[in-house]
Amino acid sequence: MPEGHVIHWLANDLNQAFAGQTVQVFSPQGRFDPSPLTNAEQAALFEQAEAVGKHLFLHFDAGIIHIHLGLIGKLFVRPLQSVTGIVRLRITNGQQAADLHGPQWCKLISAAQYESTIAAQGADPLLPQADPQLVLAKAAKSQRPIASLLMDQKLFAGVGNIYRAEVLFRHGLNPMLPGKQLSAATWQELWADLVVLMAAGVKQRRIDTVRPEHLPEVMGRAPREDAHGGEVYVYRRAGEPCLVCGTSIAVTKFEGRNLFWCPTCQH
DNA sequence: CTTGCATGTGCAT
DNA sequence: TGCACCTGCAAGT
Repeated sequence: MPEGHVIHWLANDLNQAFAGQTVQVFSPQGRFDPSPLTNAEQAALFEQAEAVGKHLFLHFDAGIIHIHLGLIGKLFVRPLQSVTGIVRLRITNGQQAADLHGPQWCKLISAAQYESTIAAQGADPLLPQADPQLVLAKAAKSQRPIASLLMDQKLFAGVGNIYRAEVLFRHGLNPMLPGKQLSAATWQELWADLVVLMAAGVKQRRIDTVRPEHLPEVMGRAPREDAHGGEVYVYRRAGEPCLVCGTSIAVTKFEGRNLFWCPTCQH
């Protein structure tokens, strides 16, 4: 579920539901202690939520909660209902509730920790103020494979395994090419495409890399709905025919993750 | 019922 | 490079 687009839409949802309101903050599961933020009634002033890359910050008047969903974490913002499953953190105003399940992290952080976490993030394609030039220049000098560079949160904040695979397919790039083998212009194009794809992901609340900015060769073919709430060219399509050329999509383990690509379209 | 796997990260070896 | 961790879901027994 959670690449950067999810974190950004969750921050939007949280702001829609709670920005500027006094809310109850507690842990039904008991594994998180929000008491430094709250009064005797478990209440706190929720100022705003902020997404940077895959990190989510909840700003309260009395402090900051830092959430990272990790691989399996989930956050639901929805009408208040009885607890279903194991809820690490609940924020509610009596009507809406945010329920956090299975996060990698949910912790209180200081202003200094917040600053250093932000500073460690690369350029986030979903932040309008992002300036990618430094990051792109670094990537364009690197010997590391582009598949590695795109997953590096210190460079491209919020990009995950799906967007990596899809953006490389859309640009016909072999994932193992060293970063320095791409031209500066190609890096700019990759960045621009990530901005388009990820913004579409926030808006549609799903990953769809086939419909936005169609490659001409794909027009007229039925996009495939994948099992993860999106439409994709290569992600998790190992062994299936490439939507463009029909070649069997390849998968390999790279840096501990599954990497999908079309051996014909990407070389 | 059990097992395996996942869109992520950080630590130990 | 491997593995532990957080949880839910699908597939297998």
